[in-house]
Amino acid sequence: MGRIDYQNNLNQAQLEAVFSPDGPTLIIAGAGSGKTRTLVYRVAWLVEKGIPPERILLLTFTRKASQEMLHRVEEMLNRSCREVAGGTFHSLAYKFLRIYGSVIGLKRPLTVMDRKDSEELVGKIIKAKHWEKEKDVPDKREFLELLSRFVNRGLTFEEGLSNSFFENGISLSKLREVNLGYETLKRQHGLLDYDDLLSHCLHLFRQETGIVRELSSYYQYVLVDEYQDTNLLQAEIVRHLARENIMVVGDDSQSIYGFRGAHFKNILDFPRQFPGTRVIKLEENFRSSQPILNLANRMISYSKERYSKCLFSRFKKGEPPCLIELPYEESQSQYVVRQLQEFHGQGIPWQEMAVLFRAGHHSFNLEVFLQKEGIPFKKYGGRRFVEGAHIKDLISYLKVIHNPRDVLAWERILRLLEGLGPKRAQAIVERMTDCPDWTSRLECLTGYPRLKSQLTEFSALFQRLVDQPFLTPTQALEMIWDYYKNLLPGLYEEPQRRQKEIEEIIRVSYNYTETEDLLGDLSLEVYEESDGPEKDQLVLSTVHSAKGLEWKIVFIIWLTEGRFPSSQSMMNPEEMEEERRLLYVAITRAKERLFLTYPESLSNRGGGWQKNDLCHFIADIAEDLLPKRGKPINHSLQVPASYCSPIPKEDDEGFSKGTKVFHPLFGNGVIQEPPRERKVRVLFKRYGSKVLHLDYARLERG
DNA sequence: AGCCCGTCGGTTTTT
DNA sequence: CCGACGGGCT
Repeated sequence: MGRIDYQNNLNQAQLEAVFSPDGPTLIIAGAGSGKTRTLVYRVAWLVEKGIPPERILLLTFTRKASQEMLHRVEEMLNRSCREVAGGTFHSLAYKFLRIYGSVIGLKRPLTVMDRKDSEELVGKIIKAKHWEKEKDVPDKREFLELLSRFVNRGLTFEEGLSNSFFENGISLSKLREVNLGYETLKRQHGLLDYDDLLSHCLHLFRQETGIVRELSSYYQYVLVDEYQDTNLLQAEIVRHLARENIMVVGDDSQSIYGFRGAHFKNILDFPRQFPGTRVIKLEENFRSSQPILNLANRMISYSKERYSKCLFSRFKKGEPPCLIELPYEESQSQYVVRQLQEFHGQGIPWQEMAVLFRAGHHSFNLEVFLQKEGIPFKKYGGRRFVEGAHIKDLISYLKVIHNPRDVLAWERILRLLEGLGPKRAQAIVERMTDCPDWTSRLECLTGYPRLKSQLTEFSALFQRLVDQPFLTPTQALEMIWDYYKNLLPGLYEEPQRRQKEIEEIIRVSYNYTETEDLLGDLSLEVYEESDGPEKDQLVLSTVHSAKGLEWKIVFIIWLTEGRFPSSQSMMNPEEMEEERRLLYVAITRAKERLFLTYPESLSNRGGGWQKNDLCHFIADIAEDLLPKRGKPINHSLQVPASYCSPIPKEDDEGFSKGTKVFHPLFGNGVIQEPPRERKVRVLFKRYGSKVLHLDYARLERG
């Protein structure tokens, strides 16, 4: 065999994985242990062995990840492997549903809704029932969260309901009605939410054993990356698709998608579901220096349910990570910027450095500072650009052509016409549902005097789009853009930025011949503005989006109780454990230098200041691993007069037992015990009982 | 009644 | 930075 030098590029454990004989294999791969490398060589080896690439299925977390892997395989083999089947569970499920969906009663065309679309749909149901203000009905976000929890744990709605506790008098019957409405609307209009992709695919597999047999004999090898983040549904999909040649790779310490039904126990259950599983552990870390790993190991060792594993590094020496306390958010931003500039001055490219944080909005302040200093950066996580209002507008025209039953898309584009708001748009769409053709659909728009002048252009657009039966997605988008560009400036701010993004979408569309493929990928794959190829940019990222990536120098900001770990997790020990793993993921992204920062004070909405506590995962760690550096050298931030630290309150006035209060982090609560030594006990609706210091925690009467 | 526009408040994490 | 909300307008 081989043009490929396996022996010199892989260590013993990796070789064992790559050459693993047929049959189920579980690879427990610690952070930075070369798991991607191992998968790449495995695929290369399979292809070299003569397996047709299209019969290898590679399930990854993002399509980007799978494309990167395949690119490396291609370089090694010097041949194209583009035919390797791959992508995410959701995109694969969508593909199967498009082919076989009719078997389980799904009528094509099918449209995938993003989170916002789903919310809008649920919102319509709640509004139609006039339940917006009802106390016993959860709002659309809460409802969808609940539903998603059920689905991703493999429960029916009823099973989910009976397994949940509802404290504050939620009406189960109303909940059922909302769910019924949601299901009905989705079915009527050919709409699927993210969870439907998985659950319907599973439904198909359970029911149609013939199809499963066909598929599973087609895919000779199935490989799954990041297996610790799959949930029960995804695991079952894998079980249907894979005969025995299945290899899954994962790390229980990096399981960070519990909110999506993933549980790190799934990975430990794998050997039970596939008897005869070979287990291979990759523990040698090729990424980080030993001091950074020491911190990661120590931090995760406090984990309650740990699957024993201890990373050791090839690189014994290195700078220890540092912890830096700063007075305010602004000083934190300034500190990070200064350090970045310093390293960049030493010749480190921007793209070798990253700033990580728990939630998308935690970097807003830093972004302002970076902009001011002219440091180029690219942000991952947080709002995606396909979610921008202008992109959604543009895509909605395409959606309507593709699926005229798509009420959401129809209403969206109708609302762009002057004189049409939610009410009239909905009425028009309702009349349109029974229309057999485009002429009659457009006729539903007559009878609104204010539309007169706009209608000619609007109708003309659809005439053009519909008349030519074989438009490519790009041609269609260009016609739409030709129409929409007249509206854009009047709709939103920064039209020139939005125009650039629209042009980006049109560029993306060149790669597609089928509208359905384009629409599917736009909602199922991560697209980012590619502002110029290979640009040297600093990376800002949520920890979730940083998974699998690495940088020479990493900053983790906002390490305060309430931000990281998130205050949302404080009530639930399991979620708190996940926050710890999340921090573990963040720390193990760093190769050479790691900086942990947090601002000591946080402004709150009363205009005062509140003291932040250091993230307790870090506070628990001994100083020899983590020298705490004092205030940063030479920080010359101009501090406004109001920055003078905590303003003591004059008295305990108003905070007697039973008083309703508001806290910027914990929300609404009630005083349980009146203040003693300036400390007060408060029972919060969402976070339970907490003791707060009146001088720091700016409680307000609520 | 329904639409438009300005203001204010509040944000986990992802497919 | 988006979405909910309220006041004035058609």
